[in-house]
Amino acid sequence: MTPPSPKVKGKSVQAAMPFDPTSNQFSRRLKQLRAERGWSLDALANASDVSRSMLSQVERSQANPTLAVAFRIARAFGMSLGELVETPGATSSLVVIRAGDHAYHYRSDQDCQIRTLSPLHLEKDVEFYEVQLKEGGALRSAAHFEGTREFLTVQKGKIRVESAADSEQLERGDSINYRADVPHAIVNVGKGEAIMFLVDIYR
Amino acid sequence: MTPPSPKVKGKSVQAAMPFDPTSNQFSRRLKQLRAERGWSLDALANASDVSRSMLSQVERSQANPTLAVAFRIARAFGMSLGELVETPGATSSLVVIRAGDHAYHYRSDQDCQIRTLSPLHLEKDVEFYEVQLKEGGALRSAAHFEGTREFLTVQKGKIRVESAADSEQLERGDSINYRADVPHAIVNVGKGEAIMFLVDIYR
DNA sequence: GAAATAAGTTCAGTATATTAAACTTTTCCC
DNA sequence: GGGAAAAGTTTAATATACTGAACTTATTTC
Repeated sequence: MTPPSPKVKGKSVQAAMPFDPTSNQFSRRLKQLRAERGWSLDALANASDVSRSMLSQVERSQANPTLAVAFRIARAFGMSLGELVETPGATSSLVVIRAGDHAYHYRSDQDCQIRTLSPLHLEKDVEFYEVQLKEGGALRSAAHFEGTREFLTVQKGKIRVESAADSEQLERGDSINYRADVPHAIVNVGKGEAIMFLVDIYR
Repeated sequence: MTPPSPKVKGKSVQAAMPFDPTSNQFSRRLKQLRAERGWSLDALANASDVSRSMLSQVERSQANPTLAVAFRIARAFGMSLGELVETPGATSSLVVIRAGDHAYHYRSDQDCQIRTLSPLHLEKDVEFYEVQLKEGGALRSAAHFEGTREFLTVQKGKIRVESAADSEQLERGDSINYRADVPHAIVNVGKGEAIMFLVDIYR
C-alpha cells in the first residue's frame, strides 16, 4: 500500500519556485472576482477579515495564503472554499463530442417546446435554451455527460426540478442549478404554461 | 457597491481561536483519506513532498497549511484541491436562489438593476445575469477580460446593443451575442423598462 | 489645476507555517 | 516478554504568512 511514486524530492525546487500553479490561479481568480463585484481591497478586507496588504500580496502572487485565510476570502464572496479554488481552467481533460445536433436529447412535442438561443459551436461548451412546458408537461432527461451542470431560472409558472434524489419547487424569479450528469427532470406543477431559461455547461 | 456587512473585526478573535472550521474539517478529511488508503505519514510525505511533521500537525489541527501545501496533498491523493477541501457530503448537487433573494445583487442604481443568477463557482467561467433597465437607462461596461463573449436575449422591452463599432437594435425574443472584451453598452431605447438575460463566457 | 479622497503598494515587525532531527509510542516477530 | 522496525509526536530553527502604518499612485471634486 504505497502512494504513487514520489516526484522530485529535493527542497531546492521549492526554493526556486515558491508558488505552485495553484497560487497563481488563485491570484487570478481572486483578482477577477473582486473586479467583477467592483470591490476595493479595503472593502474585501472588511468583509473577509483579511488585511488589505495580505490581499494585495496574494493577488500579485507574492504571498501564499493559508487555508484559513482562503476560507475567509471565499466566505466574503459568498462561496465555499471548494468553489473558490476549483480551477476553471483545468477542465481540459475531456473534449465533448456534441455534434451540431444540439437538441438530440430533448424532445419537442405538444407538452414541451425548446428554443435554442445560443449559437452552436461556441468556443465553450455552453448552451442556452428557452423552454416552454404546457400545463402538466414535463421535460425528462437522461444523464448528460459527466460533469455537466444545468442552470435554470423560472420566467413564468411553477415547476419542480428533480436531480438524482433531490427535488425542489420553483416559482417565477427563482433560480436553481444542479447536476445534470444524472437523470433529471423538470415538471410543470402549476396552472397554465411554464417558461424558463436554461443553461447547460459541460466540462 | 459594498460587500455584505463585515463581521467581527477585532483581531483578538483570531488570537483566541487560531483555526477556523475549515482547518478542523480539513484535518479530519486528511486523516480519513490517509486511513482509507492505509498510508503512513512517511508515505504521504514522500508522495506529496510535504514533511511528515507538517502532516502530523495538520492532522491534529496544530498547523494551518498554506494553499500550496494543501494543493500538494491533494495531488498526492490524486484529486483536485477543490475535491479535497469540499466536504464530501456538502457537494451541493443542487443550489436554489429564490426570487426575493438579493444576496447576489452586485450592482444596482436608479437606471439599472442586475441580479446574478449564477454563483460563479461553476467549473467553467460562465456567468448568468438578469438585467433590468429603466426607461432611458443604460448599462455601459468597460472591456472585460480578453476573449470574453456576452450573450443576451431580450425578455421585455426594446434595447440597443453597442460593441466596439457595431450597433444593433433588439426587441422581445431577439437574441444576440458579441465581443465583450471591448467597451460595450446596452441601452433601453423603448418605452418602459427592459428586461433581459445575459450570459458572460470567458475563455 | 490643486486639494482632497480613495485605491493600491511597500515596509518592518510579529506570528506561525514548515522542516529536519531527536524523541516516544506502537506494531510486529522470535 | 524483549528487541527491532515502523509509525507518530515533539523540538528547535528557519522561512514566510500576516498585519498595521507609512507611502505612492490613481480618481474625484471644487
